[in-house]
Order: sequence, then C-alpha cells, then structure tokens
Amino acid sequence: MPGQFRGQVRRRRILEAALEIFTERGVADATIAAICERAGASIGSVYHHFGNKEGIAAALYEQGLEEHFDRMLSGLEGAGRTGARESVAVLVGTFMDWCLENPEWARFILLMRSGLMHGPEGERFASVNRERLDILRGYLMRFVQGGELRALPEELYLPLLHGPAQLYIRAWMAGRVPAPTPAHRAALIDAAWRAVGVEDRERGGSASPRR
Amino acid sequence: MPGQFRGQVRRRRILEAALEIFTERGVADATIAAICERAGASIGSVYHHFGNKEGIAAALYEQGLEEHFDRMLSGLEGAGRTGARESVAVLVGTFMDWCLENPEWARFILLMRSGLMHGPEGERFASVNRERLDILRGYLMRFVQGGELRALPEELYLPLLHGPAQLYIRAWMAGRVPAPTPAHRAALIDAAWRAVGVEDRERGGSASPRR
DNA sequence: CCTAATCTAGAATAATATTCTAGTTTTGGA
DNA sequence: TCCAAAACTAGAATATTATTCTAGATTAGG
Repeated sequence: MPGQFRGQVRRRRILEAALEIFTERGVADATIAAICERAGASIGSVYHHFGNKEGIAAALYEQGLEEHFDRMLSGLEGAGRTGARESVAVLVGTFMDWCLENPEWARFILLMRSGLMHGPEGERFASVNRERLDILRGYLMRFVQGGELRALPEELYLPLLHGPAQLYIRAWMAGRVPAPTPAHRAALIDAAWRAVGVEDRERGGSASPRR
Repeated sequence: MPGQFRGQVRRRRILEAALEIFTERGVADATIAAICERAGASIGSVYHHFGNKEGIAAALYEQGLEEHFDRMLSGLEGAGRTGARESVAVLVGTFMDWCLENPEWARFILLMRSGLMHGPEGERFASVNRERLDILRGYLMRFVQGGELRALPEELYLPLLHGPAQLYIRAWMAGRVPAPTPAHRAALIDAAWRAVGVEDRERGGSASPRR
C-alpha cells in the first residue's frame, strides 16, 4: 500500500482545520475553501480523503465517539470489581473529563452533529452506537442482578446516568453556566447514584424498590 | 398595518412546510426550492418573511420554545401552591408531554437546531433563554428556602431535573428506545425528585407536606 | 527502475442560496 | 370613494459554494 504517510498527515491536518472552522463558524457556514486554506490542502485532497463536507463531519464524530467510549469502557472494567457506586462514578466522571479535555471536539459532537443521522452513514452510526450502548447496559445489568442497582426499565439507565451531566456540559458550552468544577462533578455523580443506586440500608437480602 | 391576513397565512404555511422538509431531509439538505413548492409560495415570499434559510429555522425554534415554556410556567404556577414534589412533576412531565404532542417540532428543536446560536440572532436567543431559565430557577429556589429541595449549586437544578427526560426523548427520536409510556414518565419524575428533593423523614422540624 | 496505487492540484461544473426588479393586494385615512 | 403607503408575491438574474473531473506528482513494493 503505497503513499501512506503523506496522506495520513494531510488527513489529520484537514480534520484539525475542519474542527477549528466548524467551531468558529458552525458547520453550516463552514466553507470547504476555508478548511482547505487553514489546512494548507487543495480541494482535490479534501475530497479524496473525505468525499464531501459531511464526510469530514462524520469522521470527526466517529473518531471522537470511539475515543470517548473506549475510555469509558476501560474505566468500567477497572471499576467492575469495585462495585456499582464506583461504576456509576466512572460512567459520569469519564464523560465530564473527556469533555473538559477536548472542549472543541465535545462541542462539535454534542452541539453540531445535527444532520449526520440523515446522511448515508447514518444507519451505520446508529447501529454502532446501539452496540456500544448495549455493552454499557450489559455492565449495569449485572449490578441490577446483584441488587446494587434499582430495577428499572432497561432503557432508562443511560438517560438517568448521563442526562444531567450532558445537559450541564451543553449549558457550559453555550455559556450559560460556569465550567464544571470537581464539586459539580461530585454532585452530578451523587445525583446519578441517587437515581439508580440502592443504598446499603435499603437492601435486605433481595432486590426491590423502596417506599 | 396593511396586508396582514394574507401574509400571516402564507407565513404559517411556509413554517409548516419547512418543518416537514427539515424533518424529512435534515436542515442541511433542505432546499429553499423544496420548501417553496411544498408551501405553494414563491422564493420572494419566503425571503420577504424570513430573510434567509436560517431565519425560517430561527422562527420555528423561537416559537416552539415559547409555547413550551409558557405551558411549563402556567403549570408551575398551579403547582406552586401544592408543593415541591408537584412542581418537579410539572417541570419534567410538561416537557415530555409537549414532545409527545409535537414530535416533529420537538425533533427539530432538540436534534437540529445546530447552528442557530452562531447566527446574528444567536445572542438574542441566548439572552431570552437565560431569562426564562432564571424564572424557572426562581420558582425552585423558593422550595430550597423552605427546605423541600436540597441545597445545591444553583446551576445544577435544571440539568438534574430535565437531563434524563431530555436524553430519553432524544433517544426515542433517534429510534433507539420505545416511545415513552406513563410508566417511563413516572419513573423519570421519580428520579428527578430523588436527585433534588428532600424526603420527609430527612427534614427536621419545619413544616410542609409532600406528595 | 518500473508500475500501480495513492495522493495532490486546481480549473470546470453544478447546485443552491440570495438579491433584485417589477408588480399585486390590502389598509387606513382624506 | 379613491389614493398613497405598506405589505406582500413573483420569478428572473446573480453570487456563492459544493462537487466533479482531468492531469499530474509522489510513494512503496516488486
């Protein structure tokens, strides 16, 4: 496979440039010309690597999600032995940390992905995502069996865990609230645990909801 | 102010058509020509009313948020006398109900708004939203004073309350989970209450009922 | 050192948003 | 009733921008 190195570098430059331009102007107002200029690449190069404008966005989206998911998963594997509370903390905390470390990337994924699910890649994205979420759910269900997590409709766990953190991050990115501090992080983890966790005193032998 | 009736009808037709086209193809791939055709309007008419494509999206966004907010607020005013638990139920329940009743509109607002905050209207939107959220927070803070809601950093309440429901609705719109049932609705309200509410037994002395 | 694949370039093209000019309809007041 | 101004509609002309196409440069392996 010839001509690889030059290409991969160029590819990365284009992605970086595109993320900057997207952040500055929004996806809709980002022109291919601007991306070419910033990346020092030609039109042909961009189209060779990504096919079209949506292709650039799709690559950014895909790569970001993958990185984030991998971190979440390896965190979970470590926490799996520690217990349910720790797993919840990993799920919420990893998400927030990743967004804090990659704010532009996170902004793009959370605020701008927009039309990606309509494009031709949409179906593939959806199924990849489904798989990943199934894996996460799988981890959680073990704790439900063990009575450490409350029994709820399966599809509710991820919204309950990630919803508040995701909304807070979005609000931060929109400039409505200050950047999350460790105190916020702890409070959001605590809230997630209240939503799905079973307190020690509540479990006598068998799992069951309270009140 | 002359020429009003004809114009307002036309305006509404264009908005309806645009919402349909946006839903079908996504905002990015929606062409003005398609909207004109569906609405039975001319290009000139569309630009007279909305200025540009983003103007159409902005109008849809603004009108939808206003309608939704008004419902939430009037619900809150009713519940204010009943208590904190009821207010939480109104905040979460009204959001879900509105989305169920206006799925296309909600899909547009939640999934597609994308670049609106970059446009020239962006700053105005942001400040209008800030005002509204401040009003909601104001309602909640009264309950914090009264000891019915836990004391938390102020900016956390709305993410805690709306986050899970919003994520669930998004997942539904993306086809990942089934439409919310009354059971889901109740569970999400319950989770919101767990996150921010103070249980009776936890409160020392001071008065107030719950549930 | 040759060949095929990869990659780069930028002009040519096509699609689409937006502007502009020329009307038509409605309204409120003289 | 009739007039002028404002609101509105229409669609051709223009401008912007994405995308395609052709030609050529570069690289890796045989």
